[in-house]
Amino acid sequence: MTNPVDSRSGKRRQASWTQDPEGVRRDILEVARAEFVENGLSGARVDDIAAKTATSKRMIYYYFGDKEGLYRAVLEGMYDRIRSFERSLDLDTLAPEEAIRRLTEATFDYHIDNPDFVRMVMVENVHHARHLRASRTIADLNSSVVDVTRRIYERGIAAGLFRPGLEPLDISLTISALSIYNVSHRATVGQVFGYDMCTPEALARRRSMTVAAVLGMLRG
Amino acid sequence: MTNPVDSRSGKRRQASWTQDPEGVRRDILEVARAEFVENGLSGARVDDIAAKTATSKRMIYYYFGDKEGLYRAVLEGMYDRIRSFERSLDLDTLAPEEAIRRLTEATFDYHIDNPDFVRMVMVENVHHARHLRASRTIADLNSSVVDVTRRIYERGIAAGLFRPGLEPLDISLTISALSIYNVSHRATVGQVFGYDMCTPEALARRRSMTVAAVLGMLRG
DNA sequence: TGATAAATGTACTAACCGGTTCAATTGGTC
DNA sequence: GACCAATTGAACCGGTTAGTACATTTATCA
Repeated sequence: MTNPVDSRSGKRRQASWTQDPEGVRRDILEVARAEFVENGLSGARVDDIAAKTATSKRMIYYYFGDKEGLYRAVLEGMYDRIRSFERSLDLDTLAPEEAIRRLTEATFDYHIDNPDFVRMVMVENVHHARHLRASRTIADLNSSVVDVTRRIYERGIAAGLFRPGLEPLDISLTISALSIYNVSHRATVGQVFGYDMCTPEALARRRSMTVAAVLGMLRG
Repeated sequence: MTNPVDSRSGKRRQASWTQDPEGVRRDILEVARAEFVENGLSGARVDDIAAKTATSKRMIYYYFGDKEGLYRAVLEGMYDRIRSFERSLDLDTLAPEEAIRRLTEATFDYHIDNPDFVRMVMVENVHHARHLRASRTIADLNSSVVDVTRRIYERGIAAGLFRPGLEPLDISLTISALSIYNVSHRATVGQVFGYDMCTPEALARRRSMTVAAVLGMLRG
């Protein structure tokens, strides 16, 4: 981390500093993530981000061009993370029903553990995914989860456990919907129903219900 | 609708106008809804809203106090609407499984038909439901759907069709999650998977899958 | 060691934007 | 028809905010 400002003696222009491009970049990205997640794109303030950084606003524009460039970088980082999570899934050796259960639970837990990602996706949806579209990371591996799901599903059909005729992508999206909701709508549900979906007890209940819903849908 | 501005002859101060408080209010609310839904709270511009109105910015502040007051009014209006939708449900005469099917389909369709509501709820969740909390309309009937769900569920248990032990609220939330997702995440899903969840065919598929998931969960 | 490129800090600005001031006009009421 | 409250218009303002100009320091490498 750079140490650019001599906290005492306002007179001294600045203490000497060591260059650390990667550190500065990371620092900015971490702060920016928190701010965008909390305030959205238009709600976040570049000056606030800069202030919470060990560096200055100048660096934000130096590395990321403009506010949207910074936002895009944060967004890409988050999608990179979930992609690597998806790649880490190894369910081909499990029985179909058990594999679906594990996939569902892992997805469910991932969203609970990464509320920042969920909120960022919400923000991006408000913007009609405009920045995702403008990002490089789209064409890349976009659907490893769908492949995982497809393989499990097909094994399940072959074993006579699942009914045929469903789209693997739709199955994935059902799991996603039920997992994301707990985080994305926690606030309004909490307010309207006086119910916190994210207490350990509520989560345990909702997790098993989610598995039941997905399996129930597959069994038809 | 007021007709405040004489489009020709910039010299003329203003043509005469007739008072229409309710009309002006409605006009502002409609424009504001579109703007907030499209740009979020911080993204929306009061000047833009005013420009698209038949009246002036002055009226916004006259009737709604400030930008957040206007936002709150829009939000409340939308919750009023969905509450009346919920009240219109009359499912107590149907067999439990058919009632759940109808409830699920009606909820599903409501969200498809009211994307503005879905987007507004998203925006409000980004703000941690702060404005919903600050609103009057909270303490009112907050859970008529949950009551509907509870009655169906209990009848289903009594008939030996549904497994016991579930929370009616959780059932409602499952239906809600699967219904909202199609609209709320349409953009990112479309971008990441190249899949539009809202084509008629996709919707038909997802609708029946949603019913299957909910019924599957209830049957256990 | 000296030249060049990369990285960083400071101070500034121009536009934007939520909100206000001041005054005028309307419509009901006695 | 005169008075008063409700309603509306036009111009304006001060703080905020994204973005920049310019100078300076650090690292690289021949």
